[in-house]
Amino acid sequence: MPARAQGRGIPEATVARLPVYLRALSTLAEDGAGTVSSEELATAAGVNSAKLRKDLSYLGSYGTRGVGYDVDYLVYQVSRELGLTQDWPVVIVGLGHLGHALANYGGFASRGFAIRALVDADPELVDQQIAGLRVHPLEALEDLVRRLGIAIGVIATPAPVAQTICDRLVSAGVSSILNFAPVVLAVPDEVEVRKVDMSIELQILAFHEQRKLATAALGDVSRELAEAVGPR
Amino acid sequence: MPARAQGRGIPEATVARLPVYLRALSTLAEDGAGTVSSEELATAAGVNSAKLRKDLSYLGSYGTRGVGYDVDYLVYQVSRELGLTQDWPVVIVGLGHLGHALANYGGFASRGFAIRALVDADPELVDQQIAGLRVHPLEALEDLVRRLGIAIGVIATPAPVAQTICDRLVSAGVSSILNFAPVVLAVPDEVEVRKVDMSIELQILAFHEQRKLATAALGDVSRELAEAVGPR
DNA sequence: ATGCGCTTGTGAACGTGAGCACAAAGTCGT
DNA sequence: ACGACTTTGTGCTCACGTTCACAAGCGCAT
Repeated sequence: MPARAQGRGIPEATVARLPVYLRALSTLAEDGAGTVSSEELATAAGVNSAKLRKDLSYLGSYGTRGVGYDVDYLVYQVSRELGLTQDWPVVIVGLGHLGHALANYGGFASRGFAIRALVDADPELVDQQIAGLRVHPLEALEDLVRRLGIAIGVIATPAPVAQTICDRLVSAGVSSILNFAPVVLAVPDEVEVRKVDMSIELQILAFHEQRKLATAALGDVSRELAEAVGPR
Repeated sequence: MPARAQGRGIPEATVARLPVYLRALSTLAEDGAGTVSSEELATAAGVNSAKLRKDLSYLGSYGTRGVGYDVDYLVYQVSRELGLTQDWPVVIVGLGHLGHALANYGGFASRGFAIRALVDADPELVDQQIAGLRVHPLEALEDLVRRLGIAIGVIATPAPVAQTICDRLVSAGVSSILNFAPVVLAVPDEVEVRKVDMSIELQILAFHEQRKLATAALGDVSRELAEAVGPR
C-alpha cells in the first residue's frame, strides 16, 4: 500500500485528519474567530500541535509566525485541498433505516456533497419521497449514474447484495465507494473504497474493555498476594 | 499514543483487523469449511497473507503447517481475544434516524453485544417501543447505566449535545464510547472513544477523486504537448 | 521409515508516521 | 529602529507497521 498520495505527496494520515481540522475551523469561524494558533486548533481537533503544524505545512505556508493562521483563509485552503470547492454528486443505494438516515443527514450538503439519486430494490420504497428525492428502482441505477455524472456511490444495502451493487456502480463509472455493508468489497485498483462498520468499532472497544477488566483483576490478585505475604 | 496494547501486547493495527478476520471466518464456517489457509483467509479479508499470519501469530500458534487453520477453533480464539465470549450491554443515546437504524441493526446481537437501553431527550419518543425496547427519558440515563452495569455507550445525538451526554455517560461509569456525532469528544485518559463519521469518509474520498481528475487532466496536457511537438 | 510438498511462523529490512526541540520569521511596544 | 516576545515551519530521532523471504514443521505417499 503506497501511503503517500502521489502528486504533491500529502501523507495519507494527514489527509484523514484534514476533515477534522476543517470542522474545527468552521466552528471557530462561526464563533467569529479571526485567527487561531496551532495550539488552539490542535486542542479543538484533539491532536498535538506539532502534528497539526506538520500536517498544515504539507498544504503550503499559510500561517503567520508570531500570530497564527487566518481562519477563513485556512478554511478555504483546506477545502480546496480536499476538493470541496466543487460539489460532488452522490448516489445512495439501499434505503433501509440506515440509508434513510444518510439521506436525511444534513452534514453532507454543507460540505460539498449533494445527494442526487436514491435507489432501492424494494418495490414498496420505489417512488416514495425521501428527503425531497424520489426513490428509483434498481434497474435505473446505471442510467442515473451516467446521466448525473456521479462519481461517488454509497452502499447501504444488506450484506449479501453489496458486492453486486458495487460491481454495477463501478461498471457504470463510479470510482469512489463508501460502504456501510459488513463485507469486504472487491474492486479494480483504480476504484477507492472506504468502509464504515459500527460492529467492527464496537468489537475494538470490547477488546480494550476486556483488557481493562483483565488488568484490574490482575491488580486485585497482586494485592491479595501482597496481603497474604504480609507487610514486609 | 502507545500503539501497543499493554498486557500481552497485540499491536493496535492488528486489533483493528481481527474483527474483519472474524467475519470472514464466520462466513467460511457457515459455508462448511473445516480448515482454511492463510492465503484463502487473507483474500477473503482483503489483506495480504503475510500480514494475516503475523496478526494471527500474536494470538498464539493456532495453525498447522502444511494444512492451515481450523476454522471453528480460530473463530473461538479470535472471539476470545476480542472479548466476545461474554455479552456486553450497550446503551444508545439519541434515537433519531441514525439511532433508530442502530437499534434495529441485527449485526450487534450476533457478535456479543446486547442493546439494553435506549435514551432520548425528545418527549415524543419517550415511552415508544423501538426494536422491542422502551425509550427512556434523558433523566434516567445514569440510573440505567449503573443498574444494568453498562460499560459501552453509543452516542447518536445531534452534535451540540454530544459532549454533555458523553460527560454524563462517563461519570455514570461508562468506559468505552462509540460516537456518531460530528464532534471531537474530550474524555479522561482511561475512557476509550471511537468515532464513526460518514462525512469525514466522504471528504477523504473526495480528495482522492479530485487527485484522479487532476492527474487525468495532466495526462491530457502531456499528450497535447506531445502532439504539438509532433512525432519525433 | 523416509522424503517430498505444502503452509505456517518469524527474523530482518524497509517505509511511514509521531513528536521533540529549535531556528526562522513575523508582530508589537517603546 | 530595535529588541523582546510569540508562533510557525522543519530537521532529526525513534517507534510502529508492512512486507519479504525462508527455515521449521507437519501430513501424506511411497
